[in-house]
Amino acid sequence: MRYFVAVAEELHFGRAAQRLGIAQPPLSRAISQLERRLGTTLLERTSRTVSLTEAGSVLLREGRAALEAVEAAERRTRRAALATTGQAGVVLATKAGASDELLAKLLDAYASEPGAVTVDVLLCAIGEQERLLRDGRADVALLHRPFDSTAGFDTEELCTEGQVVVLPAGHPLARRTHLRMADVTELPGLPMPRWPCRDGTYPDGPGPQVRDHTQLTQLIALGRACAVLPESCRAQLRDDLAAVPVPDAPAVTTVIAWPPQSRSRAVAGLVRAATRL
Amino acid sequence: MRYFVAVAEELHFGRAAQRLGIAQPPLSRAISQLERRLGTTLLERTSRTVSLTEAGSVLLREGRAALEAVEAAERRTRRAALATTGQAGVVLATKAGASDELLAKLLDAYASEPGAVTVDVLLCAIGEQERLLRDGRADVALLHRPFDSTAGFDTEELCTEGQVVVLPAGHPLARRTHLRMADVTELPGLPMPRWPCRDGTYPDGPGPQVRDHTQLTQLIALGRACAVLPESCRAQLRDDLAAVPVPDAPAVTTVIAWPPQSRSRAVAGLVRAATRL
DNA sequence: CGCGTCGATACCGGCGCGGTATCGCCGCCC
DNA sequence: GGGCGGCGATACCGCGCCGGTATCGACGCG
Repeated sequence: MRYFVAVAEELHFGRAAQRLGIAQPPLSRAISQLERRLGTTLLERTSRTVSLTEAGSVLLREGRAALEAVEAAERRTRRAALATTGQAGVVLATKAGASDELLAKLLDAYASEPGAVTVDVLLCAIGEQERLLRDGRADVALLHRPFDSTAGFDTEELCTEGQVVVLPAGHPLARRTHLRMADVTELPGLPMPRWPCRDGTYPDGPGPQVRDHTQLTQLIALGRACAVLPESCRAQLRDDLAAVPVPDAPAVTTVIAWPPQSRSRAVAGLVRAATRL
Repeated sequence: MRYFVAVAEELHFGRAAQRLGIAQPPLSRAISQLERRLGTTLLERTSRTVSLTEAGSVLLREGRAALEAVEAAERRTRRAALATTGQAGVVLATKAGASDELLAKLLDAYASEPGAVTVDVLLCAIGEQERLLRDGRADVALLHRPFDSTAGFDTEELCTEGQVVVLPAGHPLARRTHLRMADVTELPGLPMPRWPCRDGTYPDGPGPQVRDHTQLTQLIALGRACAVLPESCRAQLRDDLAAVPVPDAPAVTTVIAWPPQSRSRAVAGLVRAATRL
């Protein structure tokens, strides 16, 4: 399975073999065996190019999920072992620089519960939380719909908030009481930045590429970009930035999410504390 | 992993080995290897009894999920291969005898979409749909909250309905305009039946054991039980049965559910058709 | 106290995985 | 157009791991 995913991602037997740390011939054979076992061709190969069949792309998607599931199983077991010896607590993943006060309140509320264990907070780059949660490096995460996908997790809604546009403090529009999306998407000289896609590449477009909130606020302060963000970001706004409400931007819901199988005592406690906020 | 799950379920190396079709010594060795690889003891064994450690029960839960994920990957790939040759469509799982009219409308609506493929409907026993969906035998399912767990699936709500109590037509309470839960939970001679748990065993209690709606309606008609069911069951009620609304019973929501990774064209089409109903 | 049960250990054989060597195909470039 | 180079497939070999049988050690029970 690991072999197939590697080949399907590289679309090149040689490179895939290298990545897997094996030689190319065993890899060819393994793929043929897999194809024979499933009774289908998964890869269409000419001697110059390799491409996925329909069945192959299904297996790529499902196989990735399966691999993540076994990794998660191993990791969570290891951590459960540490937890019994008291050497580890529960890992919470959250976006760096988002939902700060909510997070603080949550940690406070949970810490005051009886039987609370230590919570290791993992600050993530954009879109990283889902993977951490899926592959067992994190036990629970704070996600923001509709930006993050909650597919495959159990979730509980925590709060919903409107969005604001963040501008350099001196910008002419910064004194307005509110703006519409149409006003801010095409600001001359202040393009919206581009966030990385799930595969790490950036979409085409005019804006600068950013990876986290620090980069973003810096760019805005420099007058090179603007951004539409959840209201709660105002609490941590530098004083050279200004925020103006954008009523017609989609509302952002912060949810607490956890993998459906792993409702441990610690995760259940965190969720309970979160819903009581 | 399969080996560990077998031992953890049997709590007996000999029986587990038999179930796996191998001898006992290789099984012992495999488990020890797994424990060494994870750096933890998973099973506490005296020479008379085997029991799970904390880490072991985590691995049992997560390992089952992982095994189901790889089974699902294989099955879905095989079916994707068949689908390209036009030999198979999409499989929809639903509870036998529930949501009949909704199902009919859904199938009609989807069939009239352009590019619709054939839908194989799989009528399931209680609680079976989740497993079918998880292990790849089904692509999409109709579930009923709060009875079925939607953990780990993407869902879309279709409709919510109240519940009614189903009684023999001649029963004194059958003429009432409504009843409360308190009125029907302890009816003399008409106990609520017992449904199987996820592991196939039945909880202790007074009522008869039932596995599907046919058994249930037969028992009610015989005057040996009563049941609280969603309103929509009235449409298919035999005329020797009567239904009385129970306003304080929890509302039942019918949802369409699918595995988060597998948003194929066909599944997406069904979901779209469902939400338009 | 001996017997039966159960998991662990010891040892052996065969299959499968991974390695090297080589072939066949085909696009590219001189 | 022909030689070259890159790439996947095939052939063949050796070793490690898995699964088997035989046996041991622990322990509950009559």
